[in-house]
Amino acid sequence: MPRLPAPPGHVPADVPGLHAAVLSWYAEHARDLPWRRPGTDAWGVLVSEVMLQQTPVVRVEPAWRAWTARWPRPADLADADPAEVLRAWDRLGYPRRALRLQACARELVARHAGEVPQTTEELLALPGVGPYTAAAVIAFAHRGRAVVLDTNVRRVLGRVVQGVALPAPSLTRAEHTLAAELLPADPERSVRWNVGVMELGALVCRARAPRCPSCPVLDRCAWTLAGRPPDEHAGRRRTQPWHGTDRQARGRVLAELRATEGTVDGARLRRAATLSASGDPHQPARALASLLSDGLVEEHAPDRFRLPRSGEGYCPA
DNA sequence: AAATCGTGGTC
DNA sequence: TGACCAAGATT
Repeated sequence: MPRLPAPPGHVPADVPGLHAAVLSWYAEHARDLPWRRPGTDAWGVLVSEVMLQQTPVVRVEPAWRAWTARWPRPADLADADPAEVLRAWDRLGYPRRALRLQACARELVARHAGEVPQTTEELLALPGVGPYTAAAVIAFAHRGRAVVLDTNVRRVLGRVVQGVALPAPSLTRAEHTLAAELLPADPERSVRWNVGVMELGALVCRARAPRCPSCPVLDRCAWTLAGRPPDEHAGRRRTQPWHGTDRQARGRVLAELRATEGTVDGARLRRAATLSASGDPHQPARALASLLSDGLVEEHAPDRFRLPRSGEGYCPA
């Protein structure tokens, strides 16, 4: 994620033809995503990257169009009503991202003259911006050289170079080193490499059902050459539970509030948060309380709740 | 550093 | 059907 100056004498890892194959495949097969279009500014790219954190492209696309049309610049979002921001976020999931994006917009206005900064340090200091998003903004918004390591890139490099079905549960130093070594020295080429590998992971080298016959690097894929061995970490990956969890309960509460103008009775929210799959009697109250402390819900009057209004802004504990 | 945080589609 | 997955960040 550092905006790596091309190291003097930088030599890409020795995977013959890999770059050329990916770049030419991308030139042919890239999706026409709205945030990739030439007119998109850095703010538009940043918005897309935050929306894309754990949310599939197909669901982000319409939300991004509406969002950027309504709040085209950071200053516009900074001035918006948080309740409207949460409604516009719709059901992208993880609604804290919406509040963080607004907090980010306010930071940009307050400390960056309303512009998206260009350094890793400044980007990482923004709410909701972590290592992936900072690198992605440098690469795709500023056309700079950065190590973009998302779940797609990790999977592609894991297979093609390391010969494993799926990467380890958490990012390793070795993966970062490998990605940095593979990054082309030329900035513009590095940008196309980054987006090309990501796109390859999304369209061909997919987690579930890889489309190997369509793969431009099939003949040099270490995983395929090894006979596509199964996932070493199979069974060790714990999938996140959903039914009966606080997250499901919180989701119910927010859905109720999103659909309602004005305030909602606490009893109604706790009823919405009552899950048949959960035997925990105080889960509804706990869900509501946690939403309050996250700033996603506001208590307007005793036991009367609503989506947050402009005023305090986003102030998590 | 493991847990937490939504939502919906797929096989 | 249910487990798995999706351009992660935060604490």
